[in-house]
Amino acid sequence: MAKISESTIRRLSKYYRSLLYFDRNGMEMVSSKALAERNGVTPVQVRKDLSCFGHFGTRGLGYNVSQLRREIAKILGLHRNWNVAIIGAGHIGTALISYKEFGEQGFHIVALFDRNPEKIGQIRRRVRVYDIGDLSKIAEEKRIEMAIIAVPAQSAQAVVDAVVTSGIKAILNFAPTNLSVPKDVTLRNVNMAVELEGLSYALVSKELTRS
Amino acid sequence: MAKISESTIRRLSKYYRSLLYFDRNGMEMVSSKALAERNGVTPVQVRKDLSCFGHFGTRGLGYNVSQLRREIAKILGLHRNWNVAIIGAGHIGTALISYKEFGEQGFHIVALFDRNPEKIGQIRRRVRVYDIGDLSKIAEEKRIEMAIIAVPAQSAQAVVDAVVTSGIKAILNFAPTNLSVPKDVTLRNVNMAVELEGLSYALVSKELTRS
DNA sequence: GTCTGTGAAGAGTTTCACAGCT
DNA sequence: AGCTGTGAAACTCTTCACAGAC
Repeated sequence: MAKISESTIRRLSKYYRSLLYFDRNGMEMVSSKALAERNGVTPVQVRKDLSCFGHFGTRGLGYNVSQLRREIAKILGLHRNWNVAIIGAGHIGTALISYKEFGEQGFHIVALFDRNPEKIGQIRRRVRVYDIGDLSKIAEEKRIEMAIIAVPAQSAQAVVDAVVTSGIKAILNFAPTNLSVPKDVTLRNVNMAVELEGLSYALVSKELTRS
Repeated sequence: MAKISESTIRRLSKYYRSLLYFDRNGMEMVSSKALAERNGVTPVQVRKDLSCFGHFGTRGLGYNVSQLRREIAKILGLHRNWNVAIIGAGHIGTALISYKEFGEQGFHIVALFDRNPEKIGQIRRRVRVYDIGDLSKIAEEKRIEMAIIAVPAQSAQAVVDAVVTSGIKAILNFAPTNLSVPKDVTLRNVNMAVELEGLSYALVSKELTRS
């Protein structure tokens, strides 16, 4: 099978969300055109993306909504549950516990970690805060397979090293800094400052072109 | 000037952050190689990115740290302050108020908006919650130029329409859904569920190739 | 020798055009 | 007719190779 690009996977996630919506609304079949419109891409993009993984449609008719939903779930690993740890019991880390979309897609936040002794042992929205030093032990006990890093930039690399040592192979980083991980570990970054700066660039560059 | 890609702008934001760090550590000159290593890209990528906007370096010596930092700040619009509104006073919206990186880069959260009457009038971390119905009025009064959408997916399009009506031209969307805006409005999306699903895909596809 | 800046080549991604099934 | 699936073309982005400045 050819190499799949990250953009394809990103789009599959979005198609998946659309299919959940179509399914809830009782739609039975859906065309690449309808999926495309709902996601701001072209129909051929949708078909190309899906064709990386098989032949899911019927010519002349389109795709069966609930069947395609299940296929994409299997591709993305959403047919099962995942135990996730959040490292950093600050504002962002705590807010993410109650992010509904996570739970609905089978991502269960089973532990929070922090190094602040005052926070350790507390319960935040039903989740216990553990000592970051106990990460390896708890990760094994609770079969944690993913970690979300929500600590300040300056401590992020140390934290990510501890996560890697604990055997976790998938990391979502919210700290605004570049992190290095061994290549058998998958790292994704969400950098909110970068996004806002992209907006300010758009605003100032529009001003320039207008004058 | 040639069209600048979004990836170039993203990387510029990251270089900017590295330059802040180098500057604080008293470094005077920096090479494209050093900037590249800190950001996980190649030196030639750094030079290409910078060359879109001018000749900032000196051959044989590299770039002057504080001068390049100022140049990038000007390009990205970080030489001035921006007033930002957060729409949705839920967990995520509230957590973002105290995200340090925003304030440090000149993004000031000046208002929260919600439609829940119980929340309206409250103060959350020094920021007042306003009625979403008063968006246009407050946006003008407080000269708000950017909005962060932190509401559930099903209300996001209605909210974004109100934001557009109020004259705001830059929107950062945290709701896990595709939004449409007129083309003079810049929209960026942060979809945390998509990122986590990318991780689960990586984990399941690794398992498959191993077996 | 060191390091920047850049046209040209290469790699990767998206779109086009159309064959093929219902 | 309507819609999927796909090789080929077009386009975009990254890397190479090297000229030019210190």
